[in-house]
Order: sequence, then C-alpha cells, then structure tokens
Amino acid sequence: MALEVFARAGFHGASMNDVADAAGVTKPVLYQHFDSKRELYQALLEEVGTRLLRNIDKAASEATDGKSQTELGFRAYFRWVAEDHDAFLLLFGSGSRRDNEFAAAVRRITAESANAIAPLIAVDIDEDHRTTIAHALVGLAEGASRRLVDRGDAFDPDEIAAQVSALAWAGLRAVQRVD
Amino acid sequence: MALEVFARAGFHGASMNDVADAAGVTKPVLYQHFDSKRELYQALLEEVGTRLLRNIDKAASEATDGKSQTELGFRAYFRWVAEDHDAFLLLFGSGSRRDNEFAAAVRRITAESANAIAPLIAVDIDEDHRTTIAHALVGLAEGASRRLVDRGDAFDPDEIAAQVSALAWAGLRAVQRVD
DNA sequence: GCCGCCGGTTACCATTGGGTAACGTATGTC
DNA sequence: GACATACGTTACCCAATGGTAACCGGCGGC
Repeated sequence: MALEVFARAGFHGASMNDVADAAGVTKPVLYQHFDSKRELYQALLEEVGTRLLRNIDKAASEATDGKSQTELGFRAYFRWVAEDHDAFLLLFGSGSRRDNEFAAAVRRITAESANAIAPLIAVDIDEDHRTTIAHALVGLAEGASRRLVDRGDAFDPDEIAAQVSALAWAGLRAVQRVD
Repeated sequence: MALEVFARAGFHGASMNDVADAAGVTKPVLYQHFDSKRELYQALLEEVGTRLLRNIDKAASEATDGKSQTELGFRAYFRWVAEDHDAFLLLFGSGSRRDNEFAAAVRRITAESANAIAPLIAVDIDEDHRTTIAHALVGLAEGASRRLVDRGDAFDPDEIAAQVSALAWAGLRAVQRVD
C-alpha cells in the first residue's frame, strides 16, 4: 500500500512508480484518483491522523476522571502505534513536518491531542503556557513511541501506557505557576 | 549560512545553489569543502548536535542532586532552542529523521540525552523500559520546543524549563514497576 | 463477425538539481 | 611586459522523476 511505501521511504524517497507498484497498478491509474503526488500524500496524512484522533477521543470519552482519562488516552495512543507502525512513521517519523503544507496537517493532529490534554492541567497558569505543556505531553508519547518503533521489536502498549501515563499524571499535578 | 537554509527548507527543499548563495559563494566552491550534499548536511547535523549535547552536559554536571540536574538540563536545552531556532529545526524539525543515514545522527543525540536522564529513574524497572521512559522525557522537551518554535514569538526559556522540569521530576518519581 | 468504446499500459516529455569540466582573471614572478 | 599559477565562475551534463499523451486489447452492441 501507499502508506507503507511512504512510511518507509518518506515523501521524497518514494516515487510515484514505487507507490503504484506497491498498489499493484501503474502510474496513470494513480493519477485518475489523485491529481498530484502531494494530494495523495496529504490524503494519507489526513486519513491516518483522523484515525488516531478518533481512537484517542473514543478511549478518553469513556473515562470519568482526569486520571483515568490520561491512562486511557495514552493507552489508545500506544495501541495505535503498536498496531500501525507505518501510520506512526508517516505522521511523526517525519519528513511530513518539513513541508509547510504537510506540517499543517501534522500540527492539526498534535494540536487536537494537546487540546484534549490541556484541561487536565489544574493550575491557573495562562492559556499559552498551558498549551505548551500540553504539547510537551504529546511529545512525551511521541518520544517513547519513536524509540519503540526504532527498536523494531514488538512491545506491550498497555504496559508502556501505564508507565508513561503515571509519569504524565504525576507531572501534570506538579506544574506550578511561575512568576 | 547553510544551517539557516537547510533549517528553513529541509534537505530536499534546499538546493546546493541555495546553500552556496546564502554562503556568498558558488557551487563549485562548496564542493571543494564537501564531497557531496549529503556530507555537508551530515557535518551540520553533527556540529549542531554536539553543541547541544555539550551545553546539556555542562549544565547538568554542575548539579549536585537529581532534581537540580533535571532542572539545569532542561534549562540548558530550552536556552539552546531559544537562541538557536535553526539548529532545533535542523535536528528535530525533521526531514533529518527520514533518511536512514541522517536519522542515525539524530538518534545519537537523543540517545545520549536519554542516557543522561535514565539514571534519574529510581525504580528498579528493567533497563529497557527505563531507556524508553528516558526517551519519552527527551520527547517531552522536543514537543514543548516544537510548539514554541512554531509559534514564532520569543519565549523565556528559563520559565518553560521550570515548568517542564517540574513536570518531569515529579513524573520520574512516579514511574512504577508494572507486572 | 465487425465496430466503437473504455480502462489500462507503455512510452515519452520537461524540469529540477547534483555534480563537474572548461574557461577567465587577477596576482606575483622573472 | 610576458608568463604561469591559483582560485572562482559560468556553463554544461545527466540521472531521476512528476506528470501526460498516444497506443492497445477486450468487451458489448449491431
């Protein structure tokens, strides 16, 4: 599939012929569905990103308090990484963050994730700092995932989620206003 | 400078002519110093990454206990980001993580940062999980920085460092063994 | 059985950009 | 003042690749 090809080689590293071959068709057929390489790539980004967000939203919505929301959110995230390495690589293995147009799509995903986290920060720091901290926590998950994916071996997403969310939750409680 | 050009446009987005122009020379002159575009880029990565690591090492070595080591380490990191956006973008704005050869350089940086953090995790979880958590914390800083750099406005690195390191330190204490 | 349409393929075009060879010029020496 | 050397520039080559036009074979209708 196109996702796999782009995930492995990146936007520039994969040619339309590569993508076509992987899909078992030829280039002109690809161009019947997408006007350009960029459009195809962007469509993939959107699809993959939306899937991630939906997973997280669904999981978090089942939580009753902040703590379990954190746990379930991270668990959904790491499960997604575990079962869809390629999707993770496409979004965060990057090259997607290089190009302005693509970066916007990735930012949308991280921003929405951050928005889900921001309310969990209790202290009354200003909105801007709160958002930055929320983005930091998104990075937390990304950093752990990158290592796991790089290592290549399978891993237990729930186990990782337990540790990372413990870290995150304790951390969230500790953020202080700074004068 | 070459750093600025690559930071803005990425490896693929910047041509050797662009780099040469920015440096006030012409392409062949560039090729007197570097055998290829890749080599030039890699040299930049190494230089920039080493600078970051040196800053962190120096700062952390002045700390007496784990808590202040965390604080000083993050402070050095965010100061580096604040005063050298381009370096941050080159390493983590990515595109650098796409290419296997370049990714190795970036991994070296993150791995060394993680190694500095790992010993601060007190619980006796196995080495592998400890390292993953350490990478997560590196991602924490990266996530916050990306937002700050994306926003574009100047920011106070010490203030961010205070909040992020508070989060990190509290989080580190909370990581549990999982059975 | 012949004709036309339609989906797909091959073969091609044009641009971009890494890398280099050939050229020109200034400077210092005899 | 003529020549050689060294350095930088222009001009070029060629491979890769996004995108497309022209071709081809099979299938349904007459």
